[in-house]
Order: sequence, then C-alpha cells, then structure tokens
Amino acid sequence: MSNLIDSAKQQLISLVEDAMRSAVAANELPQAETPAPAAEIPKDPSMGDFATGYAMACARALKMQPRKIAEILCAHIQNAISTASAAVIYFCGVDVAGAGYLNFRLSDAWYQNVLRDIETESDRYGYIDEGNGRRVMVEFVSANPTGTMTIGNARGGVLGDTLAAVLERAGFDVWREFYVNDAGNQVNLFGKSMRVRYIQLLRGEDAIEMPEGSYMGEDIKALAAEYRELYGESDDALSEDELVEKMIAFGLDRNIDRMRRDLERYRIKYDRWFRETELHESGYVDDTMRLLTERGHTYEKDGALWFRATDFGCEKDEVMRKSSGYYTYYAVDIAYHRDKFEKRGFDRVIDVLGADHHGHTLRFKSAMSAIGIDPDRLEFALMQLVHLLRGGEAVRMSKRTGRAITLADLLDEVPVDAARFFFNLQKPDTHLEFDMDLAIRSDSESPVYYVQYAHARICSLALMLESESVTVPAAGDVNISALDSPLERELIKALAQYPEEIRQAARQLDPSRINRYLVDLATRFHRFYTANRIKGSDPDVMRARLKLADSVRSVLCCGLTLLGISAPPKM
RNA sequence: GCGCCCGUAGCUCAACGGAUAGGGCAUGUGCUUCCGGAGCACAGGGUUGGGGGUUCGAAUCCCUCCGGGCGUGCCA
Repeated sequence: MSNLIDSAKQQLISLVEDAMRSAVAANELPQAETPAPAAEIPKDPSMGDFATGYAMACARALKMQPRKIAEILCAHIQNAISTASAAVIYFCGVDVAGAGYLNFRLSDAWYQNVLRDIETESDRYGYIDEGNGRRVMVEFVSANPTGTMTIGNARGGVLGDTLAAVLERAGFDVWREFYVNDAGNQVNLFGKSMRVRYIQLLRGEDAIEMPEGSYMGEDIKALAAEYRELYGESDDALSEDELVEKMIAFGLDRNIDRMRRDLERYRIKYDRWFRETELHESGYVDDTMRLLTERGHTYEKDGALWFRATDFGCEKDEVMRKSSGYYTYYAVDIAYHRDKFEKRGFDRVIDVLGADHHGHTLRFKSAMSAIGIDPDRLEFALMQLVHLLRGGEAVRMSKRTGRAITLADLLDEVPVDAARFFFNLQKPDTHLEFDMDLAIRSDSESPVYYVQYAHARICSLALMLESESVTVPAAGDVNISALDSPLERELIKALAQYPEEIRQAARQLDPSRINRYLVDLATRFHRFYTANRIKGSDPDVMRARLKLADSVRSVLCCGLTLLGISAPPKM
C-alpha cells in the first residue's frame, strides 16, 4: 500500500508550508493569501529529484522577486531537514535554481525504502487504497451477438480488461460484465437472415431471395449449415415465425459461445454475461418506464412514448417505446443501468465504448438523473476506432459484408502477448493504426518483447549467480550508497513510480500508461545493465546491484501480470 | 448547420500549466576476449496546423480560422 513518490511529494509540500509559516513568523516574508504549493518531478534530474515553482507562484501575492522568496524559504527548509530524524526525512538537500525553483534531493532513506517496499509487498506491490473497496463495474466489449467480434473489439477488450485490472490494484472491488443484446430488431433480422440461408441450402439459391438489409456475411451461411446438420431438413415445414425463433436461439447460443471462447483465448474472463432478455422478462423495463413516467419525464406523441431528454440538456427528446409497442435500445439500456446501480448496488459504473457511441454519454447521464441516480456515478471510457491496414491498404470493417478481420483471425496470426500489448500502447482517445503485416512479423520488433527480454535477462542473471552461491540480499542488508550513479538512482526512482502510475491510470481511466511505464522501466534497466557489471564487482556493490536488478524483475512481473501478459524467465 | 474527439520530427506516439518539447520506428556512425547484442552509446532531424488572448510561464486553458475522424434514426 505504499506510494513513495506521493509520500515524498506530500513531505515536500509540508516542508514548504512550514517554511512559509516560519518565514512569516520571523517577518522575513509578508502575510498574504498564497496559492497551495505543488510538487513536480523535473525532466532533467540534474535539477533535483523533486521541485516546486511555489516561490514563482507566490511572487504576485507577496510583491517580491521569486528568487528572493525562494532563498528565504530555502533557508528554513534546510534548517528543517538538518534537524529532522534521518529515518523519516526523504530529502537530504534543497537549493534554489533558475528564476526561483526550489530543487530537492532525495535521501538514502528514501531509496532504501523503495527497495524495501518492493521486497515486502512482492507481487502486491503497486496496490494502493484509492478505491477503499468501493464497488465498480466495468462493462466492455458487449459486442452484438448477431455477428463476430472485430479488431475494434480487440482494442475494447484489452482496454476494459486492463482498466479493470488497474482499478483492482487501486483498491476498488471490480466486476467485469458483458452485456448481451439478445433481443430487438437486429436479433430478429439475424434470425430471418439465417432462415433464408437455411431454406436456400435446402431448395437452392434461387428458391428465396435475401430481403433488403439482411445480414449477408458468410458467418450466417455457416450457422445455417450447422443448423441443418443438427436439426436436419424437416424444419422447412415450420412456420416462418417458429423457424425464425428457433434459429435465433440456436444462432445466439453458437455466437455467444464462440465469443466467450475467443475472449478467453484473449485472456479475458467476465464475472457475468448479462442477457438483455432478462430485463424484458422480469418486467424491469416496464417498471423503469413507469418510474420515468411517474417522475414526469415522459409524454406520448404519435403513438410513441417519449423521454423529455431536453429537460436535461440533450438536443432533443428520445423515443422510449415505439408506436409498434417495442422498446428502443435506449429504453432497455436505461433499465439495464438502473439495474446496475439500484438492484446490484455498484457505486460506480464504467462503460467502455467506441468513440462512435460518444453521443450516448449525455443521453445516458440524463436518463440517470431522470430516474434519481447521480449521473456522476456513470462514467465512460471512450476509445477511438482502429484503422486496420493490410498490405498498406485500409480494410473496411462491416458485419454485413463479412469482410472484416475478426478477433479470432487476429489471434490466429498474432501472439496474445503482442496483441494485448499493442492494442493498449496508446491513449484510448487516439486513433490506432493496426498494421496486420507488421503485427504478424512483430516477433522481435514489438515493444512487448523488449519488456519481456529485460525480465528474462534478470532471471537468467539471478540463476547464474545463484549457481555461484550468490543470492539476492534482503533490502535491509543492501548498502544503498553503493548504488550512487545517476543511472542507478534513476532506476530506483522509476521503480517507485509504479504505484503512482496505477493511481494515475485509475484516475484517468487510461491503463495504457502502464504499458508505456514498463517500456520506460525496461529502457532504464537495459541502460543500467549495460553500464554496470554485477558479477565480479566488489561484493558490496555486486549485492546491491543484484538487489536492484531483482527489484526491477519483480516490478516488471507485476506490470506484465496486470496487463495479462506473460513474464517468461527465458525467451 | 450543431455537438464530441484529434492535429507535436519522414512515420507512429509521449509530455501534473513549468526549466533546453521527448521515446520508438526509419536514416547515419560506433560498442561483444566479460552477467542474454531480442541490448547499449552517439548523431541528424521541430515556427507543437495558422492567428489572436489569459499569466511570472502555454503543446496544454479561452476565442477564431484551417484540416481529419465520429455523432446528430420510432437502428443498436
């Protein structure tokens, strides 16, 4: 449960605040309303491990030169540092730089604590208690069961799954859910399309035409063929409605089963596959519409039931129940989200959606307000769509044409480790270009191998030293001053950054931070490892460096595990 | 038309409002009697789409224009 980056920042802020009070008390600085100090990490470590531009921020309020303010504060902080107990103070020095920056140097105690935390927390390192056990549901993929999953679902799957993993480590009680749209127009069309293909199989292509708007994909033909194999040819005698209904049940079961298998292959497992039909059958949609009406948020027009969405800032009102008597997807989704919050008691709900659904966000929040649920409890992780390239050309994705590259195709060609890493390398709100050809030959090029290689390298080093009776020492036995080069200090700081990355990833709903962090950590390790011999060094130095390397191994393993990627000891 | 997202090196992406805007790929030059060369070091590459504004300080916030993506259904 440690976060030494954050602890150091807090301590820095306290030191600055105390110094401010002391300086005012000593009449060195005037009493004034000043902004709260903020700690930052300079890009260039030669400017300190931590810094604050507080003196600059105060210049206007104090009507003094920032540099002068900084010098006064600096003297008080130096005094505080020198009189504090070495065991609890994270800084060993502070100085004034530039226009008025206060630059802080970390103490040996801080560095030693980093290694100690990684050792004691082991595979739980990076777990923080930001969530305090609050229950959060992450709903993701939720692909339409009338078709196959696409490359876009490959990105959404990794985003949702790793976001859930990040939230777990941030201290939330996390639930993964897949919403199955197994009712409505699309499903009906799906059944009708299958029926026509089935009849064509029995009586020939010319016997019956695919109606306008049908699902034209090969997958529908394949399902019809499977159906024929299972049930024979006698179902030709059923009425159209009977046959369609039977085919829907059959087709959905097949497709959902396939999705489940493909996702498991992709290392994604859900706590629940929630069926839309359940909301209809239990009467919960009716009940939710009744609630909406009771609260005065609906009206009838042209034979349809409308939701007064404009009362909540939407552009226009929305149909809840069509004049045909059927509910719209939107009405059902309102009931579904009410179920998440009211029936099942989740504190937060995060929906992972493709950016083409961004128009939903305000509508959903409005509906939550309308039924008395705080809309801030519902959040959206929007993900830009994937542009798939093959042979240098864009591949269009369409369920209807069946020309799309599916998730299953992807997994046939690209190793799961690489796919999971690649799709989560960029922030969700950037368009992602996925070059199939590049991914396939990515064995040695993908950044995932770079990270795994660092891990494997350390494992084999430890193994080799062990054969010479050199084992990894305990953190308390490490002479931290033996790790005094900039590369080593930077590497330890990078290790300390991991819990902070989890926190930021959880706050920003951006798990791709972890991927970039791991690449950065691996880079720092490779640099350190190239520059510093371990085997054959002075025993004190060797043991300290070995401990450092082993700490890197441990954190790389934590991060890769979080991402659902293997951390092999050999490659 | 209106709304949301994006525009950073040849390509692809980073950068709590902070100091000289960084990494990867690609290009060029080097590094192995020694712990894994799937690695490392160095180099070239930029008016952060244009123009205003806010302030000690802007890739970041505000306005405006340009360019791209996506929405804007009694589809889901």
